Parts: sequence; C-alpha cells; structure tokens
Amino acid sequence: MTTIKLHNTKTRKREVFTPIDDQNVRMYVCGPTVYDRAHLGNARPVIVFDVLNRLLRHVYGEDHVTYVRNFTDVDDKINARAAESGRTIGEITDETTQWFLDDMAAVGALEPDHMPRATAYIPQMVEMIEGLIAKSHAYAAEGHVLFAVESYKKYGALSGRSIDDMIAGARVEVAPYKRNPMDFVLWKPSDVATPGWDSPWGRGRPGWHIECSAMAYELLGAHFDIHGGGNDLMFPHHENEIAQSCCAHPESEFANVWMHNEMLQVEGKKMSKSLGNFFTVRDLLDQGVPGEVIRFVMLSTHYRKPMDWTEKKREEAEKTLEKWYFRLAEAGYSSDMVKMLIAENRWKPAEEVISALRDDLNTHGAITALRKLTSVGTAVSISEFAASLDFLNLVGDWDQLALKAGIGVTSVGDNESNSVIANALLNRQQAKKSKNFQEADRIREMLEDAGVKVIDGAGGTSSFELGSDFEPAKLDALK
RNA sequence: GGCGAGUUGGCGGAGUGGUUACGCAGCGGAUUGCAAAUCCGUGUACAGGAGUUCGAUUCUCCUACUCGCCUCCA
Repeated sequence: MTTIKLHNTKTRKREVFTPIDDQNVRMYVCGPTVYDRAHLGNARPVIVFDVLNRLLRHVYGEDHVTYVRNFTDVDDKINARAAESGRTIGEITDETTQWFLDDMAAVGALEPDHMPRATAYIPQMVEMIEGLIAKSHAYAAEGHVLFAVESYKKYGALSGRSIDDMIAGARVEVAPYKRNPMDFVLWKPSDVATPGWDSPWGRGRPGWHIECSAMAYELLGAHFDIHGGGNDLMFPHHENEIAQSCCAHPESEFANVWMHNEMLQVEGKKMSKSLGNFFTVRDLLDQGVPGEVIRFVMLSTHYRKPMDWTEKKREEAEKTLEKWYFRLAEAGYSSDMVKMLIAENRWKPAEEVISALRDDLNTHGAITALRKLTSVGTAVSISEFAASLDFLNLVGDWDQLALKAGIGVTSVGDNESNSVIANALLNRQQAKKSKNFQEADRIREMLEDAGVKVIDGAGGTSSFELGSDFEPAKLDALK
C-alpha cells in the first residue's frame, strides 16, 4: 500500500496518513478574504495544497477526494473597501473572487471540488452558534455572541498555548461584555449601513472563524482528514475553529491532520507595503513572469520552511524550465502526443517524484528527481519526466514548448521579424563562408542587441531564439 | 513577555547515526573561427558548547543569532 506521510501540527510529528474513509478523503483549506488582488504570499498555500490534492487523487483515485476551499466574502475589510470606494460589497467580492480564480489558474492550481462562499452559509452559522449557546459554550451579550474559551479545556492545544499564557501577553481586545478577555466573537451587531442578517440576537453578521467551521461541517462533515492553511492562521483562526467545531459536535474530532505552510518573504524580508516589496501574483504575471516559473519557485522550497522569493531564484527557475521545455520540444512532445500516451496508458509520473511527494510533500525532492531524469535522458525516462512535469503541472501549454524554451519564432506569428532575422542570418553565413568573421560577428551582435540569440549548429547552419527582451523595432537597423 | 520554526559548502537548498545530495556560480578540460549552447571533470559544508554513542551534521540539553505568530495579512 502506498503510504503518505504528513507533518501534523497537532502532534508536531510526521505521521503516516490514514484516511477516515479511503473512498472519500476530505480536505479543507482556508481560502482568501475577497477584498483585493491575491498577493504572492496568498499563492503559497494554494500551490502547496494543490500539489497535495493532486497527490491524494493519484493515490486514492480521482473520484475519492473531496477538496474544499472557501471564499470569505463577509468581513469588515470588505465593508471598509466598499465604504471608501463607493461600490457595493457584492461588486467587490464578485470581482475579487474572479481575480483570485484567474490568478491561481495562472499558477497552475486546479479548482477545488467545492468553493463555498461564506454568505451562502449564514443560516448554518446561526444554527451552529445557537447550538453552542445551548451547550453553554457561548453566550449572548449586548448584541454580540461570544465563545467562552474556558468552556473548552483543550483551547490552545494546536498552537501550544494556555489561556493563562495568552492573557499574560495580552494583546486582546478588552470589551466589558467579555467574560474572559480571550473570548472571541461569533456574531456581532450591524448598524444600518453595514451588511447584516436577521438572527436570534438581532440584525448582525458573523465574526471571523465561524464561517470555516460551518462550511467544513456542511461539506465535509464533523470529522474529516486534513485541514490546511498558512501558519499565521494557526492562532487564533484555527484554534478558534477547533474550539467551535469540537464543542458544537463533541462526538467528533474535527480535522485529524493539521497542515500549515510557512510564510513567504521577499529578498529576505517580510513582504509588506511599508518596505515597498509588496506585490501581487498579477503584478508578476504582468511583468512577464510565467505562472509556471512562479509555481516552480514555490515548489523549490519545502512548504514548512520560510520561502524567500528572490530575483535570482526567478531567473534560475526560468533557466531550468527553459532547458526542460527544450528537452521536451526536442523529443517531439505536444498535446496530441500527450493524449496519445494517456490513451496508451503510458502517462505515468516517475516513482521517484511521487515518493518524494509522499514524504510530507517534499516538492524540492521531486524537482531533484526530475533533474536526475533529465540527466539520464533515455527514451523511457523522458516519458516519465514529461508525465512527472505534467503531474506537478509545470508545463502550461504542451503546444508551446518550443516557444517557451525561447526557440521557434514561427509560432510567434510576426512574419516580418522572422524574415528580417532570416535574411540577416543568411548574410552572416555568407560572411562566415568568405572568412569575414568581423562582419559575421557584427550581425550577431546586432541581432543580440535586439534580443535575438544566434546559435551556430554543426555544418555551418544557424538557428536563433527570441529572448524575453526581444525588441522587433531594433531589427530595423538590419534591413 | 508568551508560543513556534530555523541556523548546512560562494549562493540557493535537500537529507542522513557511519558510505557526506542536487542546482547555480567558480575552476580545469573537450568542442567551437570567436561567442553561445552542450559534454566531461572538480567542492568532505553542516552556528557554538556539553552530553548519549564504538561513531553525530543527524539524538538530548544549554547558549547565541535569525525569522514568524500573539495586531480578524495565507
């Protein structure tokens, strides 16, 4: 039996993963609050758990995994954004949700099976809150409903804190209606200008945390396998989710395995607006950084280590992928060929790649395995290599391999540039033939200045590649 | 103050109780009119101290440093 090992935050150990029901492996990952473009850090958990999703499907079967990732579309940040922009909340959340889906698709993430929106689950949240009050785990006070942390003795177990410790360091909101300073809000009142729903406690809106508990329960049940998210959510978000869910459904244990990815940094520093190193996934894409490059860089660091996004890593990732695409292009890969190999049941990722991933999602190990496959270069390993790249979804378009490798102008579609370049190469070949190397080099330099790389092959032939810095206007000098 | 993660060769970054990845850069060589690309070769590093052990970079403890969370930022 193929085993997967995962590091469980709850036990702080790497454990053999055993599904509750191997016919339906269930995973919940905390999704974004939709009020703005996803920044690069938002992409990390999406990519990490996308790989886990793919691995689970590979091991347990495509139809035996249920992956849920929510959209939190009720939140005071959204309200603030609406107030300052004069737009409606619906406009903002709809637009941002679509942005998120587009950007995450660009970095190669499959859509989860369910992507519930919090506002569609308000009745379920109210019901859960009522249940918590009935069981004396929560209390209503001044239009608010609060969760009583002292009513759940395991509160703090996930993040390794005790209630007393936390109060000692107290940076919690002190409110007169709280019985304990750590008590957190399940429901809060809304004024006329703020979105609200009728409830037993008056018109109001849910607090943070409860939406995940309610949606996870609705879609995955009281007890499921994996719950994931960034480690900044460990406390208080996940701690509070556990408290709510376990108290609302005391017969269950909520999630068996908790997984947290480490944070992202940029050039060694925390990404922040004040440091000026803050950017979104869309910013990178717009700068011409391909989604596969972003994905590759993300996968090159283990998810439980801080991931440092640097210009150098971006460049190295680009180079490596170009090399790989070149190999695939050389071997004649295309979407038709992939279809054929799938039909012939010859589309299998390499065992070394899968076994690296089975070991707590060692994506870096998987990349190392890929490198080894390319260096061997036999017919067998190239197909395994290709299938492995596909498994990790590091190839965006199988019909654009040559182009992505920086070769093959023909697919760029600018015939005028092509003919100018071809003419220049012809002139250069003649210069080479007559031993006029000075002229030959001059032509090459001009081409390279325009972002066209010239490659001399055997037998006096020349080919060329268009670099990312290709500027057609500079070709005019060659006409 | 509390909690957690980490500290590996020039850089990035895995991993392991003994055989010491991999990538980039560097160096040497092959090839090439020159480049580029490619190929071959080349690097005993695991923060400091103590302990466990036949043996620790890998286990335990201590120290130093870095980073993150505790401010509804993944």
